[in-house]
Amino acid sequence: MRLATWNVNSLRARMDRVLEFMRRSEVDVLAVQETKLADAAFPVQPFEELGYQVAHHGLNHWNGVAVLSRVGLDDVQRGFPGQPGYGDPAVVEARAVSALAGGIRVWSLYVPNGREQGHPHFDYKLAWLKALGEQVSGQLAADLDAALVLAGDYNIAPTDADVWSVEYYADKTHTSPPERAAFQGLLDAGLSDPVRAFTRAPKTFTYWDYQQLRFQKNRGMRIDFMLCSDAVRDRVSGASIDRDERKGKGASDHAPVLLDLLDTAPPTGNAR
DNA sequence: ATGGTTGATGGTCAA
Repeated sequence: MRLATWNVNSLRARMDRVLEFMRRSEVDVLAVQETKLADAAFPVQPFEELGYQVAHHGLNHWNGVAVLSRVGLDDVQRGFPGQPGYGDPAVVEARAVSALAGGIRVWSLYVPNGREQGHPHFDYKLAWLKALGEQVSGQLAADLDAALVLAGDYNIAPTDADVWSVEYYADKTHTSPPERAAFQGLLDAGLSDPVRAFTRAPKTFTYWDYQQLRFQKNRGMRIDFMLCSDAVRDRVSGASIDRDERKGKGASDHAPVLLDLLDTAPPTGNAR
């Protein structure tokens, strides 16, 4: 089974690219972020014609997340318990949706950007991640064998190797100690990032700003992840970042991240 | 070239 995550930065603007990606990439489950669509505006039919079921969560032209699956799509959850809101009055934004697909609970997550250190949005980002971590901890405490994938745009570069310039980001967001601690909190909750082992080359990124020829200069960040519970991690056979999708006219500023799973965990070495 | 990209929008804000 092949899973992928992709911040498309407007599905409407990216429709041709996304459909072409799905036609050629053999992806069974795709987690999409930043559709920038309300549910009523989501173009369900073109995906259904390719054999995918759609679970979309969008309230307006900001955020918007979806899970697309051709291996079943059940028990859709919009948002997660305890998910913080933002603004006055606080609104719970469309940043999390999940479904059971192919026996795995797959989340599509769009973590708040944070904007600037000290900005209210930054505190919102940390609170959002804390609440997410508590949910994961609770689920894995209840079922150590739960098959979970938390795919999405985390808007955090967990290590210095995940940014093109440590100095450039020193006073910005995405690399600060509290953000990295929040990301580590998810790992401490029982998740792991199996993609990294397959994408070890230096300066491997998933996002490049549109400005300043950042992609052409490979000045990017690794901020998109597919965090997995142990039950899923034990089935991983490969992973990759589809850098080609960042090329050319009409590209998203993020590239898709792909993860391949064996049908069942290998028989040796994983007994609990 | 007083700029820088893109997208949703219809003035600017967000990323």
